[in-house]
Amino acid sequence: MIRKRVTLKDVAQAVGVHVSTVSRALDPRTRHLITPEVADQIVKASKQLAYRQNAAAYSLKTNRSRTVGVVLPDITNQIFPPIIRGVEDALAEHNYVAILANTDGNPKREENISETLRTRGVDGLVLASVEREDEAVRRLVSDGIPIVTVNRKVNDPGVSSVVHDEDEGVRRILMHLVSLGHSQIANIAGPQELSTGEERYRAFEHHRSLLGLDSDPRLIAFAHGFNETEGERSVEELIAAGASFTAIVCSNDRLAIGAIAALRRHGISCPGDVSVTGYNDMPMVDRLAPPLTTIRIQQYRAGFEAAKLLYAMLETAPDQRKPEHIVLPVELIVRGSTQALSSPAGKCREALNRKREIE
Amino acid sequence: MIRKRVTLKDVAQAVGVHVSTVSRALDPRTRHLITPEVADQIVKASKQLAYRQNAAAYSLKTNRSRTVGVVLPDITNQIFPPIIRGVEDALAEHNYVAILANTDGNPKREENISETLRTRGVDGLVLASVEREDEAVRRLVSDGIPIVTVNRKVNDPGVSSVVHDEDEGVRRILMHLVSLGHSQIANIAGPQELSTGEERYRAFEHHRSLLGLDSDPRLIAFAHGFNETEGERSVEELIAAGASFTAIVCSNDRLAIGAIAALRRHGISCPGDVSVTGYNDMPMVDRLAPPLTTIRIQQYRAGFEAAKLLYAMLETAPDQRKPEHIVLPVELIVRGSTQALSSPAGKCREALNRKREIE
DNA sequence: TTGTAAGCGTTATCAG
DNA sequence: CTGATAACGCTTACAA
Repeated sequence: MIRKRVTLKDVAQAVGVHVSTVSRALDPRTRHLITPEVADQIVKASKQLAYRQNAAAYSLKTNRSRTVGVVLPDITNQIFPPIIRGVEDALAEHNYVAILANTDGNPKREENISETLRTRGVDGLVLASVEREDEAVRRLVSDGIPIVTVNRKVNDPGVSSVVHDEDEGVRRILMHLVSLGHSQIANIAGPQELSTGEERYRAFEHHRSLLGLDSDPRLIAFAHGFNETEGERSVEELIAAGASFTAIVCSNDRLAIGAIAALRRHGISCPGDVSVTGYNDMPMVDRLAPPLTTIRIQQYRAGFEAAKLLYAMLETAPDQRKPEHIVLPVELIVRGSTQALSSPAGKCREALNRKREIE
Repeated sequence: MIRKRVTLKDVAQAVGVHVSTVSRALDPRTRHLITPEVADQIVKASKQLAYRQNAAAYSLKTNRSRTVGVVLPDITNQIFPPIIRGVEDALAEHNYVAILANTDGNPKREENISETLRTRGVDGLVLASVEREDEAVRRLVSDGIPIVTVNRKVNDPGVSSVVHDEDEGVRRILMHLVSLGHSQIANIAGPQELSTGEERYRAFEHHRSLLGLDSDPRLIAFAHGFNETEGERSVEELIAAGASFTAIVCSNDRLAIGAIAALRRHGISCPGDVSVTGYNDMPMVDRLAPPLTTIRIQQYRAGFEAAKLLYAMLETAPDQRKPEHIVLPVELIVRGSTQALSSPAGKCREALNRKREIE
């Protein structure tokens, strides 16, 4: 038998006061209006009756749902769960909950999603799926919905964001490779519509020239997605281009995994012949063969900070909200996929060329 | 400028009818009560004004939130995201959304979670975090909340579930190992409070005796969690016990990964000296060294079916709800972590090749 | 076929 | 400090 939920009215009746008194006594922000003894009685009674506020009624009245939407490309992609976890943990502190939605990068799905979330009356949005120029975000912003992007950002600085220090990450990777004696370094860049792809590529170019490394357009391949297949394809492109290299900097781990597989198929070993680096430090990449040298980013913290930022916005009057941008530090994780260039730098190049002739 | 949301009243005014007419025209189930032309007009106007139902008002009135809670141990654990995805996709078809909550296996957190979900007025629950004897579930059931467990189940058959065919999975693994010539097969069993751990263990014992394999208690180790560390510890236990074995059946992939690492530390190679099998076919286990032989389970589908089941319950009057139990088929994935027992003869190897072709 | 009106459980305004 | 009352937007008997 499903007992009807207890309401303010029930508590009021039990204590012998009016509903509105109960409402005030139970809200920390208005409790001071009530005589302490009465308030205590009310609190006690509400506990005893197991009173729980009706979220729908609260929402209807206050026009706040204490719900935020979290939109991401695909929860199945390993880098997102920690973000979500961070978001939820931060929200939980304020009695907010999250509704998830996956876009799959599909615009039609994205349309549905905003529709659903709007109907649900989410108070704000955490977006992990944005492109640098994002029409959907523009619409949402112009509708006045509080937004924070996480992991990525849009070009418009008016939209708050929490991202990782891409420039520093790429710089550390290049420093690491250079310290191992590498100078012919290729780059598999990520999709340039995404801020991560673009910023990592830009950082690569920047620090490469700062370090005085070979600059050859044949050493750059652009992946059209952050996945293994594109990593493989990009290596093919690099090899076909014909410039020799002893290391490849990949814009994320999955590209690196694909790259290593493709190299192997060509009889080129990693790290023996070519060092390869990833980015993100996904789960399990420490157990691959070879374990991946990569940049560790703080996904959980990014999610947490993003939610904190969003909550702060929600607590601020719409007309005095200011965008904020947080950049989280990153860490270089050196593992087995990078190794020192075996003494004379030309030796490896020869090995590579030999391999190529054999095919 | 945040424009106030369009309500039924606005649409009614635009068309020149009463709110209730609009309400009826917009609900497929009552549309037939309205003159087609009027209905069309209303639909058109509502589209044009971008009317969206106020979820809070709907909930308050109908006492249905079109929201379900999804409770799991930790979204960061790789086997859960596909489940969630399945749940959300199935729910989306009916305009339901999911609220996620992570227990971390922590009872205090679990308490908070039920509290939050109850307050939110979820219509039902998908539970991926249950133990075989679960106090929390009992409470929820006795409160009359519709529940479906996924991936795991509780002992009480009154609670609906969607699980994988553990018995068949273990059977296939054992058949596979036997066909490779193994007869001394150890087992790293999972936590016995969880249905997965218990069923896989039971299946192992059952099929082992059916196949006439060595039965030695020293060939069994119980892990206290489904993780790599416990896999390592269990191998130590197995080795310390002193019975010799040529294969280890692990209750899931993470245990297997830990087991292989521990074996390696002892100078025992996999699959050269000992074959190891996993369970679940987590992402990336095909790229480990060695790639893991394992059982593939249908996590997405499990989530999808669980949500379908739950939705069906929600559409059924409380007094005529019947528990349902779905068991999904599994698949053996043979990779590099298992190999034919080399010692006696090449005979064994031939058998293996035949077998591989068959599968 | 459509309109009327009540009421879901809260919060907020205004008296007292 | 507390009570009465209205209103949030919607669904749904019931009336017309």
